[in-house]
Formats: sequence, structure tokens, C-alpha cells
Amino acid sequence: MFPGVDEAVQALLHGQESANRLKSVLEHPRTSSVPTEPLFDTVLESFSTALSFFTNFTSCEPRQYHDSSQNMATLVARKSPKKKSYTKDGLTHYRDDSPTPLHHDGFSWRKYGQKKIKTSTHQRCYFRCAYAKDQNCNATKRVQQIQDSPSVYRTTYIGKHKCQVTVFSQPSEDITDGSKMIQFDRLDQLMPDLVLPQLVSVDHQETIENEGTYHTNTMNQDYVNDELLVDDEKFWAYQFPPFSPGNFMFLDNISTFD
DNA sequence: GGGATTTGACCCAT
DNA sequence: ATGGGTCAAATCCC
Repeated sequence: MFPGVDEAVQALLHGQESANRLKSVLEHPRTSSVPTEPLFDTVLESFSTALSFFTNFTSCEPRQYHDSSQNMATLVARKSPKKKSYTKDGLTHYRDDSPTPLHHDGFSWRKYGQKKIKTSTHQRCYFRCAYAKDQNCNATKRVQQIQDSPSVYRTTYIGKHKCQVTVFSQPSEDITDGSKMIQFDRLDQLMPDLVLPQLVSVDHQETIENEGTYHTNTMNQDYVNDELLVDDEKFWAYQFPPFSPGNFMFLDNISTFD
């Protein structure tokens, strides 16, 4: 065992509890008034918390959640680290660190370059939306391995998808109580303005590249310039919902994406 | 044969 | 001058 195993187990148990509550809510959507979004967030945060204990131990990095006496419910309910940022040209940025490259993030990408980066021993790969030319979609992403053993791949999403919806079969019975059921691997088609990385990461970060002085720590989520970050919980809750391709989720009001 | 990937060259910002 | 990002010809693969 390792230091923090109790906290990791507690986080997983908390996540399991939230997942069970979420299951109940989804099984009785008509009778339950409990919002699903906080439950999704709690489940995700629980995984992130648990993973942080594992990764912090294996990498001998300073502990991300060093206060082991902190109430876990408070811990998982803390403010999400996922935030939106802007580059100088106004494009949105989102950075995601994952133990594996995010190849299947719900979008179709075309690799257009690969380059050795001075500050890294690994090459950086450049991708753009597969529909960049067809539909003038300017979304791009970069993938680079930033750490060995355990391997960590950093995926940076830049810009927003403009690619248009093709076909999404939606039987009328899927619409209940004003909600719409959407399939996540078609979410980009319903809401082309979104960027949807797969949330399997051990850490989520963002960049403030137009400030030049931003400082982040991969494992510690150490935000020196935190006050510079745009805080938009609602935006990120919708921009990066907890999903995997093929899963479904109810959205109370899809028009809020506009 | 057509689409996807690779890779050296080129462009541009610093 | 240098490094990062993109282009586009060459190559690969189905």
C-alpha cells in the first residue's frame, strides 16, 4: 500500500455513491427533480481525486491533496479546475493531460504535422478537424508526450468546431419533459461550437498563453495566475461533459448552448 | 485510386 | 537567428 490509499478509497466510494444516485435519477427522470450535472461532476471529481493519489505516489511528486484530513465531500465538491482561456487571437484553449493520447475524443481529426520541440524529448503532433476544408472548421489540437513513467500525454485543443451536423436519429420518445437525449459521439454534430475531449485524464489544465507568465504544475494543479483564468463553470460543464463516445446524456435545455 | 500520414521546407513571430 | 506552426509533395495503406 501507499500513503493516501485511504483517501483514494474514500474518493472512489464517494464517487460510487454519486453514481448510484445518478443512476436513480436517470431511471426516474419524471419523478426526480435532482439535477444530474452536479452528480456527474462529483463522479468525475472523485475519479480525479483518486487518480491524483495514485499518480502522486508513483511519480514521487508533491501531493496534490496534501490535506488528508480534509472532508472528502468538500474535496470533491471543490471548484473544478477545468476552465476556459483565450489566446491572443481570441481562440479558446483547453489542455488535457492524459496517460494515453486522446485519439477518440468524439471528433474526427486529420494529422497535418509532427515536430520535434526544443523543450521536450518527444515530438509534438498537430491535428486539425477532418472537416476543416469542407466546412471551414478551424478547430485544431496538439498532442505531445510530456512525461515518461508514468507516461502523460498533453492534448491541447484550440479553437471551436464549426463543422456541421450530418444526421442524428432521434426518436420522438427520446424527448421527455422538455429534455433531449443526445448521443455524445454526435454531440459535435448537434452543437458544432463545442470541443469535446474524452475525460479519461489524470489532470486537466488550461493555458493563459497571452499572459506569458502563467505557471502550471502538471500533477499539482498549481495555478499561480489563477485570478487571470476565466471562471465559467457552466460553460465547461457543457463544453466538457462527462461522457464517452456512444454514451447518452439528458440535457434539460439544449438551447443554453447558444 | 483515393484518402491518410509522413516529413522536409517554408513562414512568421520573437 | 531560432523555434514553433503550417504547408505540401512524397509515401503509405486499404
